[in-house]
Amino acid sequence: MNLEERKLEVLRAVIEDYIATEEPVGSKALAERHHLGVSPATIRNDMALLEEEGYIAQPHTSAGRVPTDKGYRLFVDKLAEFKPLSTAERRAISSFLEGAIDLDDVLHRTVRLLAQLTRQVAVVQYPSLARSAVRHLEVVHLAATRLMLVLITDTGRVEQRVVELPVPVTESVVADLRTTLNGALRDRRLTDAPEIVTALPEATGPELRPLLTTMTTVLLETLVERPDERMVLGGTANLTRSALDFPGTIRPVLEALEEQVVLLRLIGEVQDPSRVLVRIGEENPYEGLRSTSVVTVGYGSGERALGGLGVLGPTRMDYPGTMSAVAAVARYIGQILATGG
Amino acid sequence: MNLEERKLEVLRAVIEDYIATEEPVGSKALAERHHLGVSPATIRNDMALLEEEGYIAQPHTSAGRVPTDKGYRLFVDKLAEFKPLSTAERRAISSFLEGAIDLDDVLHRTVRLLAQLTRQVAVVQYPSLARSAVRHLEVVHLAATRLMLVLITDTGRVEQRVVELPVPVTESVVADLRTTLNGALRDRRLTDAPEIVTALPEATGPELRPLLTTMTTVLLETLVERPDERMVLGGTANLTRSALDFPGTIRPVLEALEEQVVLLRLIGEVQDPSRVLVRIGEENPYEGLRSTSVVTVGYGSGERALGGLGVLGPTRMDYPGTMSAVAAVARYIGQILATGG
DNA sequence: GACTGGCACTCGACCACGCCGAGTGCCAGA
DNA sequence: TCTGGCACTCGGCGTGGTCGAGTGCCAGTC
Repeated sequence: MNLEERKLEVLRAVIEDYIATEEPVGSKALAERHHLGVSPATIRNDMALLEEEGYIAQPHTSAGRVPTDKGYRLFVDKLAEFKPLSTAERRAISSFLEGAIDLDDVLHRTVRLLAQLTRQVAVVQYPSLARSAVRHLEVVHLAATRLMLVLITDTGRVEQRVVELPVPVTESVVADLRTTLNGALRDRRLTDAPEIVTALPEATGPELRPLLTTMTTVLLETLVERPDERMVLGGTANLTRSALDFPGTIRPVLEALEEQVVLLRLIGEVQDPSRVLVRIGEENPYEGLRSTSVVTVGYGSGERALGGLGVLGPTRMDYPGTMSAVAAVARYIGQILATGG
Repeated sequence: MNLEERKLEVLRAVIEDYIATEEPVGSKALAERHHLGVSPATIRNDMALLEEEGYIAQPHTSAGRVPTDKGYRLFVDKLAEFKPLSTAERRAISSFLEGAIDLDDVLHRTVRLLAQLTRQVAVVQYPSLARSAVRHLEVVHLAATRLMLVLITDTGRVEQRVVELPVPVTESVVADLRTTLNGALRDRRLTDAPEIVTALPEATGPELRPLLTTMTTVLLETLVERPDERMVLGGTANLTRSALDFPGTIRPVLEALEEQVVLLRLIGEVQDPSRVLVRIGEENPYEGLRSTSVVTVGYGSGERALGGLGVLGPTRMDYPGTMSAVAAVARYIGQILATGG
């Protein structure tokens, strides 16, 4: 084992011990606990080098070393092997998720499951409306000038919007509207709605035209104004597991968790079901999360990502375990959404 | 002012100072800050009596006094006058709540508003399904043997359930079902549904009967299985405002907040729009909330409570202010739900 | 040239000590 | 019944000293 290799081994050892003990780790402890085949003095030299390069740091002179964000980054990129889940964990996942009765239920179970598996805070985004297809569009005639548009997607999501009309409409017009909308949009993406509607044959009754346009506008507003705004959060209590994490307090973290927009941006930025994304400490764009790491992945059927999910915890977290748990859960719910619903 | 009266005044002063300073309060400070008209020595005697009776306590010898749960209780019952809201607060409430586009929006704004006004954790329950009336029932024909039942209540709540049927049905049967259900149940309470449906004239097609029963069963299941289970939570970060509160950690509190069932029981137990309910520390039925106080009230139009809302914070909280904020917000959203929707 | 053992040094954690002062309880006197 | 005075208690805080884990460096060895 040459110098470069051993340095990486030392870094791995430092990170593993630090995660396990929550305390700065010294050269002697490393030599004892890991069979690196060299003496503490040698390890000290390696650690000095690692420190120079910025992978580890000393909280104060004469203390052990602690990994830096840069160190974790290297660890995650180069060193972390995918840790296969135990069969117990696999069983937990499937038994936890089966028996869900609807989308809400699936997502709530998922978030609880993720929080439990990783012992971190878990976040699950609702399947994106924009990327879903329309399964059904219902128009409900609430009052003479008031309709409710109920949208059901192929992922089981149900959204409704109330629409106020300038002029009263009759039940038969509403029925027409319903048939036309459904016929045109069923199984199509919501984002394509405007095109599809404008392309409808002129045959469509002139009375219906403005109504159709209004409806389409409302649908799109729903997409644009609140872009994929829904999510479920769970496991907040896990933030308090170790008092040592979160240097100041957990206050800024709790505040960030209240800002759903922030979380959604974190989850939504890159969504690739085949790659787990890890943001470590300072890498986080959001101020309040500088002392946390965020592990996210997209879920969906096939390559199409329907939404994202992830967990959030102290930078000192079990990256391999967390990453594989997140990936596994995403895989499962991708399957569930594809088949059931 | 006789002894008994002054003792109460002293208790009030202790509580007010303790809430303001977060520190045990001594006799001298009391004499200075409040014009009780007697010397510290006299106050000391009164405090000794109050301590004997269990209204205040000393964290340790030679420290000031701190109110006990029993002391807060007396304060809330006897001493706390309703504190009228400032005009700024009133303005905040109305400007915060106007412009809400649907029920979800109203409730989310409400919870943020409450959290901000009281600087505590806020909880708002969705209007009870059981106590709402049906505005519309939509039956969506998803597939041959699969229907979706969409329920819209007069409070703007929309709930849906998927129903699997043993045998396929045609579109025209679904239309019949829709008309019949709507005709029978519109403007009626959901809890009355079974009676109403069984009382339908025999004229109803024999084909429809079993379907109607299935639907009613599903509706009731929704009520029974998840009794008023929905709520919105906000302001969790306020838990960390003062490190002194929450003797151990905030861990058990966060855990309790994750248990929606617990919160819903707290909010749901007594719901009277005209009476603010205060549970102080040990009075709380739930273990994890023994170091918190919960202030709840029902909201609704007129005397009928549609749901509840409230806040949760350290026992050391500004009871008069919190109580009036909670009451005011409940009044506002009662109005909004009655008129708009 | 790379590794090792030894050694002096640093610095936080921990503890004992003592002072300070806020707050108390009690008592005699108004 | 209230008040002023007084002795007493006890936690908070700053000081100083010890301990030990951990380091960096250096000379020696393979």
